[in-house]
Amino acid sequence: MPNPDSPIPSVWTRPPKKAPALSREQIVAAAMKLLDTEGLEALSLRRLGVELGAAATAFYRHVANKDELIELVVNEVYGELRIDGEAPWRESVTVIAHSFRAAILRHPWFVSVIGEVGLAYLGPNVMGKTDQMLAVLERAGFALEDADLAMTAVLSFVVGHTTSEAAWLTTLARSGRSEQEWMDGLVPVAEQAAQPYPALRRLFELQRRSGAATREDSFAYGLELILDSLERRMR
Amino acid sequence: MPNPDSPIPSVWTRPPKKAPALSREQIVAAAMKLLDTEGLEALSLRRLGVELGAAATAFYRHVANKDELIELVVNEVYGELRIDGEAPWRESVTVIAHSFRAAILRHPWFVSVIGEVGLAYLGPNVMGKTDQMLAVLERAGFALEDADLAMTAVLSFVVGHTTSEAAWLTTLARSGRSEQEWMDGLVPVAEQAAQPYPALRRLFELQRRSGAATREDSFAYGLELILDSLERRMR
DNA sequence: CTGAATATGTGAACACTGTACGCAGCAGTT
DNA sequence: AACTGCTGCGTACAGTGTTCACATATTCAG
Repeated sequence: MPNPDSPIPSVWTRPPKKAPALSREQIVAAAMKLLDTEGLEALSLRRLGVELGAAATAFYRHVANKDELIELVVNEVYGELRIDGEAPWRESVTVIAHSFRAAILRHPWFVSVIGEVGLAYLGPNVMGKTDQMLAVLERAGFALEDADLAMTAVLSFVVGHTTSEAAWLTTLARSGRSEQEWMDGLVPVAEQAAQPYPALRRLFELQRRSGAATREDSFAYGLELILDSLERRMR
Repeated sequence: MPNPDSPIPSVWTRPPKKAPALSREQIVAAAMKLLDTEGLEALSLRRLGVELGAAATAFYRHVANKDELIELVVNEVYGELRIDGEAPWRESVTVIAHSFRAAILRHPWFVSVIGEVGLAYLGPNVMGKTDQMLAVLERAGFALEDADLAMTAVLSFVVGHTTSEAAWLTTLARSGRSEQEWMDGLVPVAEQAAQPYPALRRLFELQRRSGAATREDSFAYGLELILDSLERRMR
């Protein structure tokens, strides 16, 4: 907001407006930060405008619509996956899986958005990581179709498991209660229900005291179920 | 919009208002129908009001807010799961998994919502089915914690795999293109990309011609990977 | 150097959304 | 008959994504 009465407008060395002041990368970076710090429902174009000192409508010069913006941020998450193409295949896949899980937990909004975006949008990072993972499996001796099946199985499990984890963590955070408090409140829920849930009730009780298997253990367990079978089928 | 100048307000035989005219079950049923036929973004309280001949604000007498309404509909989906507690455990689990998949595909909006609801809301159907599934595994000889781990692994895979499927199907439907057209368009995408995706490119080509493994095959394959390992660990 | 063309940001406006609130009428009880 | 609680409605508010005409700034052609 330059004051039009200012006496020095033509003397002023022009501010560096060579760069268009708003770039696609800037926008997705700001969106990512906003999503990570305040969650999905905090991401509105007007809010993003405040964050970047621009009007809400300015983004339409750089991005088709909000959906495309989200696709771009999702693609950015895929960029965080680490793939070690040199290690033996089982180790490679394990690293990918854990790194995917970590990335999702770092960006919990991801799971609220994956159902809409899916794998239909093929951003460069999505395609790149997929390609590398296929390559790892092929080098291990899988035929291309089998590599596809194996990869799909692993990634499906990773996304499914981590979806539960992330959803649980966000609702836990929203509730304000501690994890122990929540578990304690769970047992009465299963008791007072109209129908009895005997097995579930015992599970709640078990988890409440003997400190439940951690979520990471559960993740590692399921992953090994899949990898064990894959390894056996290869030999 | 009753006209206040109308000469017959007190003569009017009162409409049958004995039954509260709006019940929780009615509301979730209408919401479910709307979701299934027109998708998630069509579900607004005002639209639901039109569907039920009521004002948008009427629902707040029966449901806390829109989020709770969605939780209720999600719980309804769980109600569609079929569990055969008598069959041998492997068959039982297979049936549950396929029935879960079918339910999600019948209600594709489910995957857009599961990331927010997660398993934090424990509706009666959610708890009921979980309990029955645990019981199946315990009866097969799993210790309770192991049954939990096994169930989590299976359900994670089911949700993850079906999430991809449903997301893919909805974007395909939205695009208007046929599946074959889409696959044909995929190969050039992998070719013209800045970086090359050799494995992915070959996979696209392979799927385009030799008619790709169906999604159900891929689902069954991954499921069997998990079940094979579970079976082996049991003996 | 001038003038036209193109790219970028803005403010107002539109059609929606979820939801809070107060009012009206009916149900059943006292 | 009066009171109390339940249910639905109309209004209103703050906020959303998006469109469009307009202003400016930059780039390029002659």
